[in-house]
Amino acid sequence: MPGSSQQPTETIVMDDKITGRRLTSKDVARVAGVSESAVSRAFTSGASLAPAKRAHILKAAREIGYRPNIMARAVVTRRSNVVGLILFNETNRHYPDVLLVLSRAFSKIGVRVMLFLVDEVEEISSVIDHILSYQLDGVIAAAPIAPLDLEHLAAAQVPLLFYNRPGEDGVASVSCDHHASGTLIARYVLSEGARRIALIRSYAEAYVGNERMRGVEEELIRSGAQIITDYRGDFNYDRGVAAVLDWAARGIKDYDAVIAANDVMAIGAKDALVFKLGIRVPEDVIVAGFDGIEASRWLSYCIASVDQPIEHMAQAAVEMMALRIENELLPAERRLFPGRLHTGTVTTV
Amino acid sequence: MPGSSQQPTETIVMDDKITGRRLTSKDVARVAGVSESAVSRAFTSGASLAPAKRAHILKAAREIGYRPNIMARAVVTRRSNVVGLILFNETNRHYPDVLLVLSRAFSKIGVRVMLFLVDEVEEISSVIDHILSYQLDGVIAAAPIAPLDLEHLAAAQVPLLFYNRPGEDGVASVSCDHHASGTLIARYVLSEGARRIALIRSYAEAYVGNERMRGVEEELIRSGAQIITDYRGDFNYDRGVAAVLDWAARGIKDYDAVIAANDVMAIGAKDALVFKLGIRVPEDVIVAGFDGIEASRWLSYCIASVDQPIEHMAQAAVEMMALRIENELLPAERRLFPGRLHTGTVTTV
DNA sequence: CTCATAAATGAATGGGCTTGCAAATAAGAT
DNA sequence: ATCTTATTTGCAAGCCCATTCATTTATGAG
Repeated sequence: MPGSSQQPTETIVMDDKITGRRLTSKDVARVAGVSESAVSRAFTSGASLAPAKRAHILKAAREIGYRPNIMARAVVTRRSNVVGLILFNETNRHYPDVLLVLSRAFSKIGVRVMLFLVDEVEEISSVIDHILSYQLDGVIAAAPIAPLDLEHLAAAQVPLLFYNRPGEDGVASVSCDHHASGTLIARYVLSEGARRIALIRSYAEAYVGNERMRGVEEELIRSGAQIITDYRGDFNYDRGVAAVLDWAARGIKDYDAVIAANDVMAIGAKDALVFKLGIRVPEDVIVAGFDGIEASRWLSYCIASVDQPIEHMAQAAVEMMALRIENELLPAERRLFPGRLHTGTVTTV
Repeated sequence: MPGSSQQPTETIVMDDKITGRRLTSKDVARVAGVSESAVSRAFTSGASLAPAKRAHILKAAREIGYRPNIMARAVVTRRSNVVGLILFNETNRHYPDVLLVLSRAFSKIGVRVMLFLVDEVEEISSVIDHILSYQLDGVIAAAPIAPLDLEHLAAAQVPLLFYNRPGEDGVASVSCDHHASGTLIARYVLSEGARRIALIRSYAEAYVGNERMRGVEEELIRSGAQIITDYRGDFNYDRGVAAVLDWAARGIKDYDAVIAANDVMAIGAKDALVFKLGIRVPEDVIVAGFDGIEASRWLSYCIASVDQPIEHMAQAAVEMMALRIENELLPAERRLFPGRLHTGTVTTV
């Protein structure tokens, strides 16, 4: 049993600590009286190592404060346990939530999230470049990726997963069914008796906004309701307000519902209706949005909205990503999650 | 000029691409007809390399789609250009913003942010452990760190920066002056004529909330105003509502101002006052909060609040962190930023 | 055109780790 | 007790890159 005469080396260890040199597996090996490989295996679950020896090594490691260098490990295993998350600055208040939920879900399987925020479409390419430099295990993109960059990712065999952006050819994705959500909200508005609808759209390139509005319009037309005006917003509160004021300035006031491409704009619209025009919501005009952000349920708003099942989506993203990291050539699966309507009517407590 | 006869090797390159083997600096060296060192230097700004040769190498690299492996680089340079961000789940809606702004600021100096979300205090220690395993260049913590973990970080020479959590011994920090913010909001409330104040606190361990309330209370007492009741919240909307309902249930209704430890609770309180009790805000009761979140300016709320200068703070965090990464033994600086009061009165447009 | 200096280059070493392989040990069968 | 098979283990090679050092090449002065 060659394990109980380690005291003498302790001094050396202390020395290491003081010099500040980074501890390596070699240090642990010396202290524990084993080979470097053994130390490595002690930290690799599933590696062939006698349980007793593993325990001994881990104890020694803990004592001197050693932790395996994940970067070095990543170099040889080609696996970093880090995924990149590209967020395209839609300013949409919904994405911070996505980020948090996603990060939490990944951390449960020991994967960390590295953040890539993008404000301009042009930056995306260079971000992809960076991502390829870090040997990330995968990328989740809530952003449009140029075909060339798709190729680059594919060439480097980095699994890509689109978030809320399905339909891109051959790429896996998890999304909310925004089109169906549009249908849902349209039906709700109709069921409340609205027939003359005003729309606050997103900017023209916003996939999510377009899908929603497509769903809304199709359903409205199908049922014979009229879209009497619309406005192009940018997902922000101010543009929700601006939409209503713009209509008012142009003398448009006979709508009985406003549907906005997201909650924040809907909230802006409601505020403008109530505080700028003195119109009652929902008595005179119904206001509805999308995302189901927290504020959509606040008493001041209580607007109808379609929740994105963000936890489920995140969970799916994690699972799909994990699978595709294991097996890089998995066929591109697309998972679509239905949104869930919540109406503002159940206000009273 | 040995640079124009590269065509023949092109085939080999294609081969590489197809086999899917990761491209290394050796591949580039072969294609460009130079040594590996030259390739390395081509990608290291400031390295001694003839400009023409560098251009040639970069071109070759681009052609075959090579990118330096940052992980490998990190293990030799001991610098990853990644910082960790520990967010303690205060559910405070303000933190997503912090995260985004911080990430954006760091990306400007080529540093990426790796996210560590923590829900329970007990997890923090294990997160620190992970952080030490990734060879992160530094850590920004918006979370309490146990003394032992502080030691671990110090031993590994990983610079630590507290965010909105100053006062910890010997650790650098950038914070908003929450105590002064409390004074500010108290003065505002007083200046509006309020004399009988109700407080919605945070939970007892929340540093930020405590500081704010300390500032508020001191100023109120100093001026002879009365704190007629208080309630312990958790930074969430529901608890803001609950506070007001609780007071009402206990017959407490003669307060003329509510000050909450953050905006979201203040918003909840205002909603409860208006929609549950039919009390007018701000005519009958003034409501004020902290953080200056977007919603605090929405027309439905227009509550007084103290903005955190989050961009400035983020910028400072980036600078301080960069400095401390360069020089690990820099004395622990603490930067305090004043909050800026914004009142709800300028509502009309 | 020669020599001294500066700049550019490659070979070799090293950073911290994993892993194939073969040797050594343990376990099980007879 | 002996042989077979299964586990453990250490050695050495390798992952991809940066950097020191000695050597080669370019540059400028005389």
